Amino acid sequence: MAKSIYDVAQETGLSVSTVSRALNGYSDVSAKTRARVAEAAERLGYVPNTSAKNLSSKNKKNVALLICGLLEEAQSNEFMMNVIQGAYSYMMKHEINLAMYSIGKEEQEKKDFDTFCREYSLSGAVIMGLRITDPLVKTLPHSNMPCVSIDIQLDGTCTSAVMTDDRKAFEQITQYVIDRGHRKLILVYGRKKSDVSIRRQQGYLDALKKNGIDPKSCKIIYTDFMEQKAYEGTKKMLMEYKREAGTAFVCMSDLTAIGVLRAVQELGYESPEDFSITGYDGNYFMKYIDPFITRINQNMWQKGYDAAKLLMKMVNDEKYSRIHMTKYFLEDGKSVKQL
Amino acid sequence: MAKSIYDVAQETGLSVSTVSRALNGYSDVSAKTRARVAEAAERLGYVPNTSAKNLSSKNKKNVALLICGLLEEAQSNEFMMNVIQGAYSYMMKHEINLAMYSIGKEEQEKKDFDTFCREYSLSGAVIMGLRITDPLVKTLPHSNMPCVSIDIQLDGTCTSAVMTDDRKAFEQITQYVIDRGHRKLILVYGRKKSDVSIRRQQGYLDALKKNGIDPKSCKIIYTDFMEQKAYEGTKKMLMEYKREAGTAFVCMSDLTAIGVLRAVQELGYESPEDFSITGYDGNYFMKYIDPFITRINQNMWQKGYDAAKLLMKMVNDEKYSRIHMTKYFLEDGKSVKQL
DNA sequence: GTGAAAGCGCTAACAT
DNA sequence: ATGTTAGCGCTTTCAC
Repeated sequence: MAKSIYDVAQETGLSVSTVSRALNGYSDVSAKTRARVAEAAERLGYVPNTSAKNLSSKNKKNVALLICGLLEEAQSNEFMMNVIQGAYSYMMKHEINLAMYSIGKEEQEKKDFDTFCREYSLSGAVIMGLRITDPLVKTLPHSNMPCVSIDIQLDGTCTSAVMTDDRKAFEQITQYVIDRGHRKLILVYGRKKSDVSIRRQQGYLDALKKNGIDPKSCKIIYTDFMEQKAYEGTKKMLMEYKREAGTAFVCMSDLTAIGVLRAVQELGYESPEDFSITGYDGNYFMKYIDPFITRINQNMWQKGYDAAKLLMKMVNDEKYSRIHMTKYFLEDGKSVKQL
Repeated sequence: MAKSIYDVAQETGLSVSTVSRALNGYSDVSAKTRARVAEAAERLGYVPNTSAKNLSSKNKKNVALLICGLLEEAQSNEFMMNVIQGAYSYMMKHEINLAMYSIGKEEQEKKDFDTFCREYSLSGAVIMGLRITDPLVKTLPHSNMPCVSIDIQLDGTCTSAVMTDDRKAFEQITQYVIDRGHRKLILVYGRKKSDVSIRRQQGYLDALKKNGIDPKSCKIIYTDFMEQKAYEGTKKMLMEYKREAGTAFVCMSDLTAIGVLRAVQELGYESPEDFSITGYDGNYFMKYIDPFITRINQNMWQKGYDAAKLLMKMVNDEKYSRIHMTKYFLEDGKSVKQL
């Protein structure tokens, strides 16, 4: 049967409050009592009721991971899972229980972040999958609950963000390509007005500039971060310009890199022999693609980990707002030829 | 500020209990009152506190998705994510809130399923990622809380399972290969003692038997469901037997199919020209592999959906125990040659 | 059809 | 160092 704290009190002959204090590690409990309580609780198989705890306590420390757009976009699954694993790794290490909730657009419209936290007795949350167009983005700045968003920057006094320094990262990979003798590049762009695309392009331009390459001499293919558009764009470009198109495709995502590769191969070329290709993201399955495509790995796992860490800092120490850049890394592959 | 049911009562001039009944759709509330309460609640931005609800109510209907082994085995991520999405799809459609919790081995040892449910005020859960060696497997049969496990069959009066009919599925894909003229097959086995491997092999043998093929004339490569072992095994076999090894590799997973393909190609052969290959699972990224490998798609999304549906049936209607076989399907690819 | 009041299991003053 | 007591926000008898 269900054992409550009352049963433990009975068993030990102590009062409920003493048992509570003993169980929660308060200092004003004698070692002997603490041990006795622990023993009895263990023996009885007592487990505290989370709801009751939440209800009575003001400084609850429940935290959650909110997933927006869970049911949309199948291709971002791997990202989400990596973030989830990273976040859990931190929380488990620190013995913090992390709940996960999916929150759709309709739900976001009905309640703001504070309300959501109140509903689930949360003292803060990591939010992932949030898009700039989501209703939550509007209410979050006025929130009073600690919140860490992944890959999106929000206003607010206690809303932090964990992101990638896309500009620097993209400059680095562009420089990597240039270092190998390429000067006629083809930028495979992401979604046209997306923030990350713009930041990555800036990095791209930074690299060109530093190396005295005229951006006008380099072509651009616009995509939606996915494979198909990159495939079509590349095919069209190569059919028109052949080798004159450039020597290296610098892509804003791993998926577009795959699209480029497929187009290149279908037209009878080889990579990296005829065209070099670089990716961006860190999708796991890319290791099954031959050649392994050199890329920036955004390190989503680490983002989850960093976000969890940051959240706990905000929950425990102080409410503050900051932007954290997670370390990315360049993965060396076989897809860039030394000219 | 945080609005409680008390505020709504004040606002409407009604009592707390009436408001509660109105909000929860009880029949003994006049339509007028109900509307008045709804309006006030909406206007005040009232959101019920989940913890308080759980604490006071006996027939709570919280359900959760428990994830075992979340931090292990990176390759099963995609499966998990698909199950998650499927389960959420059902729950959202029926406006049921689904929480997710990760539960590691240590936690499983500390508390049994019933205790876990009590701790989180759950009235049932879907469990995924559970291995036959996990501590939970021992305690689950004695549980009194509805539980649906994915891909693993448990004893118990209210523990159901959602699985794939591996035997039939594997027979089907084997038959598919045989139908295209192959009679000298190579079975690429999964983990040696795993249940699913055994079931799939049975299906394989069923097909051989029905077609009068002597199993002894067909070779086997043992793996761990992953790429590397399949790659090595295939390479060794092809170097020794060349084309005499067989004409088609029938694999127990998509990843092993990739390993086989890589070995085949590295030795200067082509698929499906020289060797046919089939997969099993339904990993999304396989669509980036050329040729697209014909396979059984386990339909993990559907498993999640079915599990959620089954759980709600168990929670609402009656406690019972059953095994549900989710529909799989054969995905036609380009990797099997007509001989 | 509605209200009063007793809890659900726990924490947190406040006493002692 | 331990006990007493008053809630946390809600549901649910039981009256009326």
